[in-house]
Amino acid sequence: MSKISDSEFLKKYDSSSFFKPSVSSDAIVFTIRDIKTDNYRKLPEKKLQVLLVKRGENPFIDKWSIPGVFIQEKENFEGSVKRCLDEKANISDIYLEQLYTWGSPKRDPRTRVISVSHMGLINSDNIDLKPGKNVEDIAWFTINTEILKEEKEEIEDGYKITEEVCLTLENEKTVLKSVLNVIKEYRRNNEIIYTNIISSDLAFDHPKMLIYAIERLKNKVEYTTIAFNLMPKEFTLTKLQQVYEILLDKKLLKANFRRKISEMVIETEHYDENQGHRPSKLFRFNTEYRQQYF
Amino acid sequence: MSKISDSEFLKKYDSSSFFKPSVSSDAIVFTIRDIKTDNYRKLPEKKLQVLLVKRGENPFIDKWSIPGVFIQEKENFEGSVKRCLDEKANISDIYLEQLYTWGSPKRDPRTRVISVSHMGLINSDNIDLKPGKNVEDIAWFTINTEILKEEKEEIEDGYKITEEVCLTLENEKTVLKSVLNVIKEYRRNNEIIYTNIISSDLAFDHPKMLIYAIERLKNKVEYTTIAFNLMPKEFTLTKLQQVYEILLDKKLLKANFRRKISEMVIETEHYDENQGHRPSKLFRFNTEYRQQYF
DNA sequence: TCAAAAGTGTTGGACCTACACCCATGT
DNA sequence: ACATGGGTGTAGGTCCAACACTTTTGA
Repeated sequence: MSKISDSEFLKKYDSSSFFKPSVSSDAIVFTIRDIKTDNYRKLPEKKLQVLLVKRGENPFIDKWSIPGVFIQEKENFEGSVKRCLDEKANISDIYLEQLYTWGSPKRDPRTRVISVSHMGLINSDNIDLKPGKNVEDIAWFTINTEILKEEKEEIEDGYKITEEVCLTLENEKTVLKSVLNVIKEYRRNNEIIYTNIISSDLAFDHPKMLIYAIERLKNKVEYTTIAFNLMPKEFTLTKLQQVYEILLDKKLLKANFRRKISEMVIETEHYDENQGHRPSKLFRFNTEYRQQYF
Repeated sequence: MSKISDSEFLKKYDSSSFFKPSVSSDAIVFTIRDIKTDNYRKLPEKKLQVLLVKRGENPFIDKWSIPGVFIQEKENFEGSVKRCLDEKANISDIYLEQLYTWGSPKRDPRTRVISVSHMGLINSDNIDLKPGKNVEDIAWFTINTEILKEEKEEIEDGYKITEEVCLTLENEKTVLKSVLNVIKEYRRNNEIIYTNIISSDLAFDHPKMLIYAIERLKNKVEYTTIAFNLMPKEFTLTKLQQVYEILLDKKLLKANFRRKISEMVIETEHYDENQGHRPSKLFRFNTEYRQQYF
């Protein structure tokens, strides 16, 4: 076989004879929002929420789902997620990072679709949701996960944990439940997770994607500063602490928390007043802050 | 517009009218190998290495590259990377994780190709490399990165670091050099990295993918146990320390290192003898070990 | 007046860093 | 004999968890 140059090769190259899947770009957008206030003195309770859209087209018409779009010919992923959020939810300028690419052959009933999922974080205080293209409705849903069953088993080179997880997404109008089987295998401490959907009120394999994204978010809070993307420009330290407490899923001690994040924030001259108690200083993120590893 | 059922919709659905890219699955396989031994008493010097294949087909024929394959119709990503390593390098049973999906429109001269890159880690002591399908040659290359220039600049909400990085991949026969421009933007401490290839001896945008993978590997060593995937079943603590030193890029103190990893390993009854000094105990990974966060 | 949150100080213990020292081996 | 790595002990400092306490506000 004689070698040919690339330009010669490319002239004759016909990609249509090879298999090509459709590729979509999905945005899993989280926020932390007030749920209720009992008492004029008390701080409102906050919860982790996710943005869902009600599909206005087949398949899964009328089902709630993570917003996503098919990638276009001349668009990179950053462009496509931004377009997705702009078209479907009228949201722009938010923190976005690529999460994971889902490629199991039968995840979409239409045809082979590979989905590149992204995580978005936003402070939703001043966000007005507007349903966009092919979207019947759009809303924030409070996230609750509950482990129904848990089982540990020894395997070669490690152990295996099988969990039955119930993911509940709800707001004032709607409750969506999904039950998943999550199998976490640890061989030499390498985590491999297999997820099966037992039942789901969501479209496609979106419960899997959601569970994965929630896990990643909670994990990254521990060693990065992503949580600040959920805050407004200026915030009180107690509100920041509430956000950390929700994501880390545990109570923190005020004095210790403040020492820990002290380098990451800068005091402003503003105060949050008229709250039925002593006004609290507002802080902003210290843009000079640099992550310290080891 | 009247609603129709999914089964009705799917009967008529024709995916061919939508844009579809090609999708490939790439494997960036790292190992740590002995480079040289000066002295019968001294431990051999070790280096981080990566597996490259010399392309046997257009485009970039005769260029070294990261092994990759196009995804097939009924194959998920795990399957495709494994097939890639099996077909191209005759390697199986290694640690693999999905890294990042590359989708910029012009990254492949043939057609729009989206690449899902994976990181593989292996102990190469008993690995025989054999060039496979469409591969002219296969080899391990020592990785060296050098920062030629570095510049810090203040920007809105943070700062920006511009680096000129030289990535050198070499073995006894070949030296491959790539120069990249790496722009790291930190807004609210969110890292966004833009990379441009200035010059490259590798195929496609593979220097970018490599730089990204190296960064991720070095980062994950700090808070996970992935480094153990680079070790054989049984190893001495000094060899483990060497691996950590290479990945963390700094010298560690023996006594402290041993205390730190003491929970992760279990003593065996075997010894590494005939080394010109006191024999060292061999250890293996403690499969009962559980990562402790915070 | 007082409930609620804002905000700060202290103390004991765990862990980390740096260094020092002895041990065992093969040539 | 001795160079080389194997292997362990300790002192000082830093950091963190837990708790206690004072301050300030608005209804």
